[in-house]
Amino acid sequence: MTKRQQNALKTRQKLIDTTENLLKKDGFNALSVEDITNASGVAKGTFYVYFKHKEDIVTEICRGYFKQIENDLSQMKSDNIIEKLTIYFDHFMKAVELYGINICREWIKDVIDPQNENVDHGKWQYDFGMLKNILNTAVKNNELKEDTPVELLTHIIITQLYGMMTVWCVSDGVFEPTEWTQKFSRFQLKRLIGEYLI
Amino acid sequence: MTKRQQNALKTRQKLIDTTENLLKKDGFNALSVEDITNASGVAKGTFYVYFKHKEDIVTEICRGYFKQIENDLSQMKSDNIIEKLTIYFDHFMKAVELYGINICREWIKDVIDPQNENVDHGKWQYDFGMLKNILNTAVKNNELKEDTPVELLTHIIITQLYGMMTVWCVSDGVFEPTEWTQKFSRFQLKRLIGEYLI
Amino acid sequence: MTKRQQNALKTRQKLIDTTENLLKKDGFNALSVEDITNASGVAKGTFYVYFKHKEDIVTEICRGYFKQIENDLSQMKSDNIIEKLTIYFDHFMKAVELYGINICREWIKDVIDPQNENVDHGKWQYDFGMLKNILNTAVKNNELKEDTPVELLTHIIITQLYGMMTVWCVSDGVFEPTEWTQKFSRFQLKRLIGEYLI
Amino acid sequence: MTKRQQNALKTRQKLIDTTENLLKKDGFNALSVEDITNASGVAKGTFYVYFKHKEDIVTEICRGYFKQIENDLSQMKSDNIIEKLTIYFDHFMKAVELYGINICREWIKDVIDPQNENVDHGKWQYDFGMLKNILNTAVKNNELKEDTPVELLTHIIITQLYGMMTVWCVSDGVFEPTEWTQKFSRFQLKRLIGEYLI
DNA sequence: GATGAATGAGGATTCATTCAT
DNA sequence: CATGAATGAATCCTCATTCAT
Repeated sequence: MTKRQQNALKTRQKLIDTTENLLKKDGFNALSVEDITNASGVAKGTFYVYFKHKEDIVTEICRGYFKQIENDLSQMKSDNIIEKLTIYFDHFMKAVELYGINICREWIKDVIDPQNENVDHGKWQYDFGMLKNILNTAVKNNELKEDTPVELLTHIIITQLYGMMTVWCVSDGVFEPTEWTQKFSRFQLKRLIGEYLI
Repeated sequence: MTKRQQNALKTRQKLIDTTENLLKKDGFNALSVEDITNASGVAKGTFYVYFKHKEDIVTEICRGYFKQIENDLSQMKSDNIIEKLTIYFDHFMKAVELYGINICREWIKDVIDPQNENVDHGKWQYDFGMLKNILNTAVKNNELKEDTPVELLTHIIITQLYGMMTVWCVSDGVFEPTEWTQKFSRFQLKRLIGEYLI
Repeated sequence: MTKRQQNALKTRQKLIDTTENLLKKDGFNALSVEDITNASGVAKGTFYVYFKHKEDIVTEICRGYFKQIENDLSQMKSDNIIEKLTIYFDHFMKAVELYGINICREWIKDVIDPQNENVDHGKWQYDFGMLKNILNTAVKNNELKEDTPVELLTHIIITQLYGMMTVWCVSDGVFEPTEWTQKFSRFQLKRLIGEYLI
Repeated sequence: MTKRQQNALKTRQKLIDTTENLLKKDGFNALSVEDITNASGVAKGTFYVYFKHKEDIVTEICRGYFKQIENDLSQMKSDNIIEKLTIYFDHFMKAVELYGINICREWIKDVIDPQNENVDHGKWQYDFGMLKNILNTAVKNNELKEDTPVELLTHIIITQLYGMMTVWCVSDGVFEPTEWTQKFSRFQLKRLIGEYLI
């Protein structure tokens, strides 16, 4: 990689980091391309060297948003389905909390918006698929009975996760995602799938 | 009421109805005051006779959004807690579905936004309180045990409701709110609170 | 006068009084017809029963502004020119102060504006004429020499008066009109015309 | 300076010059940003590249308004106080006349308005201070007696200057600033301060 | 005389995006 | 790659004024 390419990458990253910070601070409402470039110390036009549209950078940030979880989960080696799901929940919400409530807000707004073509609408299908996979694997591994309503459980759990994010935002931070997630995992998860445990 | 006042009310309602339709069709993104007044067949300024700010009409629409449920629920006479909750869920999501996915989107965006002072931020507390009340009443009526973790259950159920809306929007309508809500009520509700039933 | 006519006059006066108060409080910038009618407890349209244009009421108020002085001065019976001028100054600025700085501001803005056809542009000529008259009378009465440069003195004195108002507004009230007017009268008036005194 | 920067400056200046002309012609009343940009041959948005608010350009024009006098005066080398004041008056009013009556009107409106935060409210204090300085220096230089009422004289003279502007505007141009200023200087200045001359 | 709903011209401002340098 | 001047569509909102009731 030439020096020039390295610098370009650095500029790009600077834009992303800056945007992330601005999002954390003020949310998306008061975020203009000029804000980003000013805070990044580059010219307005530079933004468009790296991102065709303003939304693209938010998308990119949101994409990175769950990369970590995916990595974590793919390396998750537990053979206990309850534990696995607990870890999943925990990582998911920790990531959400880490990014802060404003980015969470943006993520929700982005993700529920059908007109936003730049956004990763597969996200929910991805989440859905991943969870379903965990449950299906558990069925295969004889941790869960054959007649486990995987689809339904997946729905309920995903819904709970998305709901926690929404409620967090709605409550303006009062509701603590990780706290309640843990309570949910500890007290209710077993009840939801207990009947199907082998 | 004089004829003039009636006409004024009609104009106001025309604006609301038109806005609701436009929201259902295109969402909020492509919604300008001019769109509304044009479609309503009134002058631009007329809008501001009835609403101080553009957002106010959306707020008003969203407010009316759950009025019906609240009414329904307040008249709910069942003495079976499971049934009560089932009805609650059912009415809640039916209302959501009735208004359509785009208004649901707006409602979520509105309700998660802390800067939007026009919005009824008490909504979630109201929902929370109402549900808690249902559960507490059940405890008092000896339907649920004394040690029922009312707070936790309330959280989980509210989260499920808000999550269903979010997931509906995210899935761009694929996920059917009422369908899945009914499944949830039928198959999982008993599990969540079964242990505490007397 | 019928009862109806009396009420009409009362309404009219209420509008004028209200406007004067609003002007004193906030100046003209934030003054709308609606403000006036709201504060007057009448409907918006009622304003236009009495005033064809919004400016008309300000004009009317400004007109009344100096009526009092004119009356006072016309009854001024002193035969000492210095004293006469002192009284003139004093009354002029007392009236200005009475109405308050915001109305003074409006008056200036109105009076310097050539496009404002509703305004009494004769005001300055009237002031000019009245002062000139005082001086000419003094010449006739052998208080002042025949070769007194009446035109010039009139100019200087009128300019001083208008300047005091302007400086009052510019200084945002720091400069006290009456205080400095009195100083001017006491210490400088004699010097300005002293040479021409007989 | 690069070519681009030069062009930018040219654009900025074009906006200022155009605005000045429009002000001279029609005053501020009929002045919209669109007027300015149309007459300047640039896009509407371009205005906001250089001025954050519409008023800013008027302010800037008004600021430049007296720069020249200040320069002139600061280089004034006379040691005769009467002459110095005469020059001061002369330059002041020549500048006023040069800019034209409409800009003078704008300047007055701006300068008497307390809510206009964009405006140089120090202007009058600056004028006041500068004149006081001239008089104080004269005292120090033994041109004026020690007991000269500097404050009072300053007030009267400043008031005369501001009054001349106001009267010019009020008279709609009939009153010629420089003509009368010169008369004032020639015939009355000596009388005002004559007593204190050494 | 009084009302107040309706009007609609008018104006300021924002900002994503382009492109010549 | 980087710049930043220029663009101009888009949009909210104000408010004096009219007029049917």
